Amino acid sequence: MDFKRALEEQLAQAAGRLCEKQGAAAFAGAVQVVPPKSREHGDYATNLALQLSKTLRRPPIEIARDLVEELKGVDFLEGAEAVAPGFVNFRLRVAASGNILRGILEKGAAFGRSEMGQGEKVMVEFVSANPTGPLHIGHARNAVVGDCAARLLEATGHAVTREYYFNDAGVQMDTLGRSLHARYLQALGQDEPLPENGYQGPYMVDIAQELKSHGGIFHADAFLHGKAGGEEPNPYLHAYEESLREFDGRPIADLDTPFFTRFAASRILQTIDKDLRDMRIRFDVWFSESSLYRDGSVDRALEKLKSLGQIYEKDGAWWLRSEQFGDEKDRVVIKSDGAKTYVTPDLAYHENKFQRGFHRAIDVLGGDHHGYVPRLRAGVQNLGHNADQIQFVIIQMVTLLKDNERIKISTRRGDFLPLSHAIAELGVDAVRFFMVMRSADAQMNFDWNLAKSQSMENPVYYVQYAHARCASLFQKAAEEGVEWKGPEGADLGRLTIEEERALIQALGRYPEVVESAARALEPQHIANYLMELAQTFNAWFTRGTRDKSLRFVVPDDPALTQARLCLIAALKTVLANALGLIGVSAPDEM
RNA sequence: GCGCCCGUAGCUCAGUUGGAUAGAGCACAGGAUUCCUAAUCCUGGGGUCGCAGGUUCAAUUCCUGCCGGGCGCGCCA
Repeated sequence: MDFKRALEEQLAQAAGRLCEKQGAAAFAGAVQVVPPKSREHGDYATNLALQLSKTLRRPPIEIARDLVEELKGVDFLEGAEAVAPGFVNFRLRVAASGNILRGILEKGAAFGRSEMGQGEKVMVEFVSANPTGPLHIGHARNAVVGDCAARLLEATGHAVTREYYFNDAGVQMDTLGRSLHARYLQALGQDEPLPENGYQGPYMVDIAQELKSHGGIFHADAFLHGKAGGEEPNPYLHAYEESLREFDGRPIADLDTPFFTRFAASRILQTIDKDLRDMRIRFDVWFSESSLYRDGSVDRALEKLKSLGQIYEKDGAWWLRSEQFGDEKDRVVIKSDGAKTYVTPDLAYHENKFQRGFHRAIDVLGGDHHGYVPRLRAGVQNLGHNADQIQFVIIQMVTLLKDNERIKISTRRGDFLPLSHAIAELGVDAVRFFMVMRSADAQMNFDWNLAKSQSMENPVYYVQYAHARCASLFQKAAEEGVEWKGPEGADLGRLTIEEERALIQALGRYPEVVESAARALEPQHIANYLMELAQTFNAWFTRGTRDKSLRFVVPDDPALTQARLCLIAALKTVLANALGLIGVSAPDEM
């Protein structure tokens, strides 16, 4: 039973009666019932009297008292109290809070999941870093927040697809190919300089070494089978690599930049895929920009815009009518020299998303691309879709602090901290939790030394520790010969003390936390909730050190032990569910 | 010049759709372990929630203007 909703209904009816009695207009607003910040104010509270005071033209505290009178007969309430300036605080009957625990234990891993999304098809496109180098700590934030947003949507009844969009053509990739070419010649002992703005990272030297091992002739089979096995191949990347077969058996000396570009991109994409898998992130689709040109998507999108009258010719170029949808000005899509601008394939890509049946497209973008949002939002509308079918999650910059130095991340200079290094040194759980605990739209500092040297103080361990403690309580109970019998016969009415009630109330709140986090696409709420829950639990746990009657396993009171074990089981379930929602493991011992 | 994001304790940051006394960690001072895991807990100091107006019964939260920091502005990608 959802007591919050039930209370809202009761209050709405009570408000109706009060308004009628006074001949006032019916209350039009929504009744708000919230768990108060302070536990002293009970399990739930409402501000209804404050809202009603205007229509009823009476002091809010009087109305609050009337509301208390109106709700006298509600069976699941232990008490209701009117307090200044006009809040009404409610306490649930103990039996009612017992029902919350039963509900959690019944649902288990499904507790907190909902059908809010009603199966809406949503695409979350994130990371989408071009394959010019391995992922670094800055990308990790995008990767984790994007993945957690996807997890939140999945948990709330959306049909989610994770997609990685990469640009494998254009100037950047050309530079990459020429950089590899230079490194290859250097590997052969030639004095070849890197091209201007070339990619200087050490990973390019490694890729050149691998190419050198082919002995002057490109062997497609050696290339395709030469990677570390274990995981099943990523079908999208595999297809991308297969395209290198066209160069099979050719002398590498005869090959030009396109070959080197594709070779480098293949290897780098493999690295990226591996790092993401290590981060527990798996993409459903890897989408190459160049495929949009090959399969005619770009031309079709332009045709559609033309037939809708959304592009026009001026000064020899074609312009998108984006200003009417809130963009700063109209944008060029075909330059006067006939080339497309960078927005063009992106329009085609988003059209493609909707063609594939997605109802909503979520783009997780780095803060340095935020200026791009208005034109993309406009472009989607130019293509005939609604503005609310595209949403953006903007990930602000991560500044890396290492040895008290701010490191400006640059893939081109090879001046960055690889994600793989962070995973190895700090662990996936810590990196994920750290990246998801802050609001994505504020810049953050990533203090490497702190994260490493004081990793034990990282909040992720605090939360995991709480989960491990729950597990160990069951072990302890077993050692003392207590067998937990589950919630059926348990007398949950024994859970009467304030700490127990507080914990139950916090647990019952979880589904709403998930829904609001999913709605806002803000996974940091889950991390904050976890820390609060762990704190509430740890504080109580320690009190058992002093006062044995506050322990969970109370040998001379089997009924109380059974009831408290139900509470612990529910807590463990919620901790595990919430940790799972942000992709962090829930260990049984630490 | 224009646009977007941020500004909360010494530091790093939380703060659900506006609500009651603004929170946590680190740092600082002190205390708790015959322990159901001390990777823990308790106590204390520390705040004009950038500034000024406005809306509201009520503003850290919404609106406007200013100040400070970051990012972005192209027929570049």
